[in-house]
Formats: sequence, C-alpha cells, structure tokens
Amino acid sequence: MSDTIEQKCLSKGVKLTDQRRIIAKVMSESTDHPDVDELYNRVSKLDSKISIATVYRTVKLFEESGILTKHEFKGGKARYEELNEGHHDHLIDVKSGEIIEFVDEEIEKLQKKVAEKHGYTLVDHKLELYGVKKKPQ
Amino acid sequence: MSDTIEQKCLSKGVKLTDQRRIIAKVMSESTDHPDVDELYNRVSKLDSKISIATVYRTVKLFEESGILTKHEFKGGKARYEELNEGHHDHLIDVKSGEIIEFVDEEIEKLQKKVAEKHGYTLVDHKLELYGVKKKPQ
DNA sequence: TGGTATAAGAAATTCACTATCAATAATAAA
DNA sequence: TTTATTATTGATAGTGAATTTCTTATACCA
Repeated sequence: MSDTIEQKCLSKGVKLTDQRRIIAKVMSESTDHPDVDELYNRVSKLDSKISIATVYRTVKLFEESGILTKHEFKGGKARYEELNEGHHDHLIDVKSGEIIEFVDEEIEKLQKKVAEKHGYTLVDHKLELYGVKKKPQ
Repeated sequence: MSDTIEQKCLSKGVKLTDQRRIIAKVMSESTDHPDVDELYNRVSKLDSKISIATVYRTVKLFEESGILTKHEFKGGKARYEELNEGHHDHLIDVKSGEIIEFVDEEIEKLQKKVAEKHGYTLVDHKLELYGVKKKPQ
C-alpha cells in the first residue's frame, strides 16, 4: 500500500485542505473501489459538513494528478481506487459485484504488441473480466 | 458481415416493426460504431418520424437479444455495433477517435486462464486499448 | 368486428456529474 | 497587521444521456 495519498499530494504539489485531507485519508484506508456516493458516506462520518460537490471535485483533482484512477465498470457509476506502482486489472463477479485484482504480465506485453502492430503507441488500456464463481470442485 | 440484423431478429423471434426494420437496416449497413444520436440521424433520413426514444428502446432490445453489442468507451456515450460470430476487441485512437478492431487469440486464451486461476468462469470481458499513432518511421 | 396486447411518439423524469455563485478561507502585497 | 487577491467550499441549479410515463396508434387474434 506504499505511500499515503496525503504524501503523494505533497510530493506532487497538490495543495491540501482540511476537506481534501479527509478524503485522501478515507481513500488511502479503503481497500475496495468505492464510488463517489460511498466515499461521501465514509467521509461524512469524519466530517459531516463536507459536501458531495467537494468529493466530486476532489476525486477529479486527484485523478488528474495521477493519484487516483477512475474505473467505469459496466453500467454503474464511476469507482475510484488509489493508483500505485503495481498496475493491475480487474475480474468482476457478475453475481456479487466483488472485484478481484490481478496482474498478468503476458497480457500486458501482448497488448503493447497489438498496438505496435497497428502503428500505435499504447497510452492506456482497460481490461475487465466478468465471471461467475465456479462451484467448488 | 454474415446475416443482416433483420434476419437475426427473425431467427431469434424478435418482432419487427417498420421502425425497428429501419433501425436494423441502418445498423446492418454501418461499418462503424455509432452512438444513439448518430444512429438517430441516419435513421431520420429514412423516416423522419421515428423518435429518439424508439431508437433507444430498439438498441436496448437488440442488445438484450444478443444482436447488438454496446460499447462504453472512455468518457463518451454508448456506441453500438452488430454482434457477429467473430469476436474482436478495440484499439481507439485517442487523438482522432478512430476505432480499430483486432483479434488476438492468445490474449483471449490468457484471459480465460486468469479467470480460471481465480476460480471463475469467464462470461464476458472488455478489452480496450488506447493509443496514439506513431510517426511514420 | 371488437377486444386486448404491444409499440410508438412526445414529453417529463431520473441519475450521475458539472457548473455557478455567494460565502469563506488561504495567500500575497502593502 | 491590514488589505487586496486568489482559491476553495457548500448549496443548488443545470447538463446530458438514458429511461419512464402517458396517451395514441397499431398489430394480433378469437
């Protein structure tokens, strides 16, 4: 979980306010992928006066600063996650909504290769797997 | 380009009306990935009385019937495409918005493997590559 | 032919998100 | 410090895509 978001803000020159510090703290302590409503709920417990507009503004700011990533999974609201060195993709349980993170270096390499083959430099990608849990055995 | 959408509706038992027939025709003849507004524009040229609500309803119906697929590329409206046997993924030019279709059997296999490894059966996936065109040489 | 179900058009509504704006807080200048 | 300037916040109005509602029109079928 490396650095906290607060530390990242410092090193990237993103100004912190009381509100942003709280939002940063909540996101840093989250191990899931909350949407803005959920984040607002958690933040409200620490400071009930923070408005949802500030939460929207802050996640956008953090995303533009490369501190958070935004996921737009199928047919739902945007979810946010702290961005760390270790890139990963997501496997989503279509029944429960559970999200599993995974890394597959080989897929990463192949993606780059596909882009190159078409004369492109890969700048971003989105890989989401949707699955159903197998019955044990 | 195999079957027309109209034929697929027949074989799948999706009832066709005049409006749906026109929307089906336009989609069948489209080689790109139009959003609903663009589709509505094209449809309006053939029958100006078709409402946008009907276009929305029809693409949804066709999608639920497995005739169209819906793409939700980054930060844009939903785009639709005829669903044919040959599955493919998309490489999107982030500058021009151009969409290139590609197939990579190896990536497909690896995705299934990743899901299995986590105890899941893959039911769907989404792979989008975002790239910038390389300068010639 | 009449009766029921289905679909369409138009407009209102919803939902996630963004913009506006007045008030407050932080920062810089005098 | 005191004042001027800039940035941020909270509350709320506004947007835009997509859906729903409601009324009218059309299709289906006994």
